[in-house]
Amino acid sequence: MPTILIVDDEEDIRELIAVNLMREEDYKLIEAVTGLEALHFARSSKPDLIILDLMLPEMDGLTVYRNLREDPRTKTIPVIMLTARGRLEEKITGLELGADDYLSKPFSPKELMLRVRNLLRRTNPLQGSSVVEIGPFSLDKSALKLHLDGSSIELTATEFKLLLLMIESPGITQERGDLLKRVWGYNDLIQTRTLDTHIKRLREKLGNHGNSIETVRGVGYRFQEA
Amino acid sequence: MPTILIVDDEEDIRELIAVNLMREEDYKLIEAVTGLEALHFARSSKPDLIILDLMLPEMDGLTVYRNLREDPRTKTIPVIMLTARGRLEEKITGLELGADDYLSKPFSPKELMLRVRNLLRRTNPLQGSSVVEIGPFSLDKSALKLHLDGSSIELTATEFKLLLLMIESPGITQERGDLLKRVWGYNDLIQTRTLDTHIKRLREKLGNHGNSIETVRGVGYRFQEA
DNA sequence: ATGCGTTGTGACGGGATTGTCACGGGCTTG
DNA sequence: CAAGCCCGTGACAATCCCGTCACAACGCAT
Repeated sequence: MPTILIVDDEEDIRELIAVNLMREEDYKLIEAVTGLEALHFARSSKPDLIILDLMLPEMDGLTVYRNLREDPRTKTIPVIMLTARGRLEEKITGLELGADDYLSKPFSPKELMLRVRNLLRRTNPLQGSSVVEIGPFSLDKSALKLHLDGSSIELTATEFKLLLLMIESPGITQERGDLLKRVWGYNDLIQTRTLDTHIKRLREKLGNHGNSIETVRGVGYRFQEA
Repeated sequence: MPTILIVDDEEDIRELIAVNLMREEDYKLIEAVTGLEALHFARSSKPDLIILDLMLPEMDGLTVYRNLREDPRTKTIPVIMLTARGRLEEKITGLELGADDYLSKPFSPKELMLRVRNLLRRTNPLQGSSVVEIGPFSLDKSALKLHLDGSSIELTATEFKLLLLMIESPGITQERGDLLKRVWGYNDLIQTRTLDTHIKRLREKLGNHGNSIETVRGVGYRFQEA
């Protein structure tokens, strides 16, 4: 589970970010208010990502950033910086952003999530053993590829997530609601054909193994080697 | 029989929840109005699940939640939190949800039931063995399939529920009223041929084992290996 | 700006599932 | 034996649920 450190003195913003992060996946969140706290947590908890507001009391956000970059323990942690629109944007673009990114307030939750996922994926491509094998199926987490019958099949991020969830519990029916929650972050029971569509696309890509994804009518789907 | 603690100061809500819970299965319900009561019951009765409204008089729901999490006796009990739409949603997602869940008011009974079942199933693996075996009968709860005489028979959700109920208590006569209540949620004794029809369909699918479902005239049905 | 790959959405249709009803026959009681 | 009561059965219609498709929105790279 990726750990994310949020640094902002405004509680509203911290909450807003937390909401949108938790809606998507399971992250462990750490919150810091001041720059000193931020540096402390960054060093002790070694988060996978830092979201840093540049408007901080006492210690300026840019200073925090530079400190992070100088310390070998935190040097490689990607940072998303939050700035007020137009104000500090220029200064940031002047920096060598490297693996980092920035976002102008007010930002849309969607935008934020995209960047979070991008950065985490870019720097943290493999979590755990990166290959899952079940029968003739071989899922490569780092390449988002599926090896099957000697050929290599490319899957999109969503397709991969969906297939992985089912394939990790072979023979067990995953309920529609659970899948929607775990793949898409939908917490509410919404009426959508999204899941069906992706199942269809998956089955197509699986070719003659498509029937390994069984429909359990009224409940959900289930992976079972045919 | 799972025990559920409902914490809400509004009687309407408590009743709504109770009705919908009882409609589905047998739960033991405990109701609490204040946060202190909630903590008391949670510690003394050790419920399997707590449904907690966050809008409580005197002690805030979140405070109750934190207290629950701090006490080792109640630390592992899953909690479903109820919030007013939009109001406190953010604060909740900020918490480490763990095995918990939340629901925004107004909520649909369906949604609530889904979550209750999910949480109970997830944390109460007593249902773990998803296969029930009686003689030549083998019921796969996950796939809604029945294995019998080497062949696999597909059952619909209703058929499965009905057969499972009878097969779990072999030799015991299930009264019509009970079956109607537990499978269909009918609380009233209504005059319907629905039950008979489904029994017929089940017998058909059981083939030459169809007579394992015996009719107890004037009372109900009974599963008994022929 | 443009094009491409990915993703979500809504409409639509078909098939599976389910409840209801009418009817008939067997069982039970008197 | 006759009258009820109860159940089995088949047909039917309504509904639910899923698969499919075309399309729009979006991000991303060129």
